[in-house]
Amino acid sequence: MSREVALTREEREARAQVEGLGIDVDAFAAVSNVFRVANAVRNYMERNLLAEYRLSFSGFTVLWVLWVWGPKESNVLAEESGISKSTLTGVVKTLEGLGFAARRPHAADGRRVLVEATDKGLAAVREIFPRFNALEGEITRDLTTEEREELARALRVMLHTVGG
Amino acid sequence: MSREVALTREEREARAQVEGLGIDVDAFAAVSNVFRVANAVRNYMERNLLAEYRLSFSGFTVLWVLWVWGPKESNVLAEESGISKSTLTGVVKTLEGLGFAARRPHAADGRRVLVEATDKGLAAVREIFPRFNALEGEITRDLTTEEREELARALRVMLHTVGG
DNA sequence: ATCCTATCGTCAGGGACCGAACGATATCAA
DNA sequence: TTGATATCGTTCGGTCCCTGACGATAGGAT
Repeated sequence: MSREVALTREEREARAQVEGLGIDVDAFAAVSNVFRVANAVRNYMERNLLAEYRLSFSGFTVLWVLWVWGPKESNVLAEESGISKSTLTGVVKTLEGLGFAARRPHAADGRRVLVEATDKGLAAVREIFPRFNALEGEITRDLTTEEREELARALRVMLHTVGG
Repeated sequence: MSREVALTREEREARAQVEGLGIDVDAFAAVSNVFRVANAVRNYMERNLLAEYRLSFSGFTVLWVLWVWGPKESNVLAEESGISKSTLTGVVKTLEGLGFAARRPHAADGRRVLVEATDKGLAAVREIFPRFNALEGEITRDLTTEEREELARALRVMLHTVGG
């Protein structure tokens, strides 16, 4: 059923080297390819799209979350963006410098801070996201719709297992 | 054929928000789940295994490459490890501080530098890698062997497309 | 009213990460 | 031999990223 796809040189050589060590080759291939793809795609997006807006991948992610869900407490925003609270502090600072986001004190709780996208930030995401998605389409163009769904499903299972 | 797997809350809500924007939902789901899994697994590995050796994910990757292929020029080592030359300089410096790697000048070319793992570094990888692989098995335990192969294959296709 | 404890966002310190610029070395042409 | 050009690893400036510690605020119990 599954079409032939050549292993990358790295993968081929790596397998040869760790053979006979009682290694779970399937798990190894699956997981390490997740990292390879994530790395490659992240760099690709940053270089070919995000750099134009002086946005890092994380910066865009945070802005995207703000666009989709509206203003959020730092706490939640960090969780939703997949980074730590302290990292978010820095990222939001950068976003503020670019005029893409702003901080607002919580009305009732003096400890909390609300982060929101500015109009300029919203405009940027509206411009970037369709292009971002188009690149996602490009990147997966050699997979059928069913294969993409299967891929997403398998990743979802892993996410569930590892507790993401 | 494919078992039901619930979408994560994030994924469900995100879909609802970007509906009707002409978005390629399958590509979106596939790519963003790659990032989610990579992030979650990277953190998991660093916290539950690598921290014990004071190794970052990149530090371990570099050491692993050195273990599998032997001494390498900085140039090639960076490429093979998926990081830039300048990042490698820093990572190797850290590895040297831990006593896991060493620099050696190239015999014929004064510009080049060879990086190699020390005995201590080699011993560490031999200890870590089987545990690392065991965690990879854990993480993919709810996928069948065929599903793991399909996952690796799909990712390989993407890697080929994006030119990794 | 005053502790005790929980939770908030930030800062400090250290490492990872990149692109651009740099000094050193190599190579090839004239 | 000298000069132009290419390539090597490092440095620099800026951002990301984490853990751990911190001051501030909140809220419950006494």
